Amino acid sequence: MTPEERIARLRNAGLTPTPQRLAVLAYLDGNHTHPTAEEIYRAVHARHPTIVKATVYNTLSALKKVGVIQELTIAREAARYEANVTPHPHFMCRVCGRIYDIDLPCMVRPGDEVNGHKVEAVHTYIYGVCADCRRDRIKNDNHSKLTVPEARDA
Amino acid sequence: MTPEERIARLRNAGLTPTPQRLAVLAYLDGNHTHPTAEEIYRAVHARHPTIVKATVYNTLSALKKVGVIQELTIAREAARYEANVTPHPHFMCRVCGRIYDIDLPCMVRPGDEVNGHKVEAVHTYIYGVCADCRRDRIKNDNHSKLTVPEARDA
DNA sequence: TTCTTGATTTAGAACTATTATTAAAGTAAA
DNA sequence: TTTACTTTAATAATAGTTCTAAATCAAGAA
Repeated sequence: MTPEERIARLRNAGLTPTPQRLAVLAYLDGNHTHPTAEEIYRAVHARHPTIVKATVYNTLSALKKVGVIQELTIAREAARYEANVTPHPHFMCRVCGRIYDIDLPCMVRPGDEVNGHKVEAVHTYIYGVCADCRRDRIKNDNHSKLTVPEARDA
Repeated sequence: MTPEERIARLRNAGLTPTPQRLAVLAYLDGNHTHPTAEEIYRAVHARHPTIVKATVYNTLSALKKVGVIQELTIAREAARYEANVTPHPHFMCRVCGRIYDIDLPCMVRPGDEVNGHKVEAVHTYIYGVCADCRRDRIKNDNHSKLTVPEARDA
């Protein structure tokens, strides 16, 4: 997405395209690491040294409100963000902590109705051990007694 | 579940059945309100005036670790708990904040594999407006200009 | 342009949920 | 009944996030 397109998107959403908001949006754009507010702050701060954490929080909540980004509550420690707003499940590895997008359809979709309740958003969080970490585990078992990183509670 | 059954369950799980743990478990038993640690603390404290919040947190994490209760991260403000550990979706109303159990099968189950990742737990959180609040809204629209409680961000 | 008004950012304090620390008390086995 | 271990209480500390107030900025009106 070009800077011009980003400006247009914010304008369309009724948000003034400030450098801070554009920087946050640019950082999330095409980023698949599902960063926390802290990580976004560090990255944006490197280029915009005057930006402050509260602005990042303000920006994230503004972008979320207009539907430009999505907030994940997959882990209790911190919220995570992504620019991909199409509903899709997420997988979190309890060994390495990485979060993966899962390419599977959700059984319920916004607009649907379940038990008489109107559905507006669906978040599916899957927890377990990712392919990488499973491979590493087997390797370590075969070749050495290297300790595997402490498992985190799901 | 009788007190004796609860004692047996904790013993089986390798936890000494202390009054504090039994009180927390008894409170969650058959409770469908998905209370927060704070709410659990208040309820248990009424009967066990010496109990302290840290003990409630310790107890909840112990019970969670042995699989007797389940922790929901459906809302960013606070974790919520329930004694029903069978995997099932949850619905949270953004008007009243209530959380409902949804009687629908999950598409992925513990033990399955998705994209090469090993699944250990699946949490599905559905956000929207619950049946009660939809009804109230219509009623208010028809009869008066009463304000509806402020919508909370999903 | 300059003025005005509201939106936005900054700076830092404050708050909330949670975890860590340590000492006291309780429990269970030898 | 000593010993080792577990659990609780009391409190301090931390992390993530929100709030407040002042400064700055953006955009339209005069």
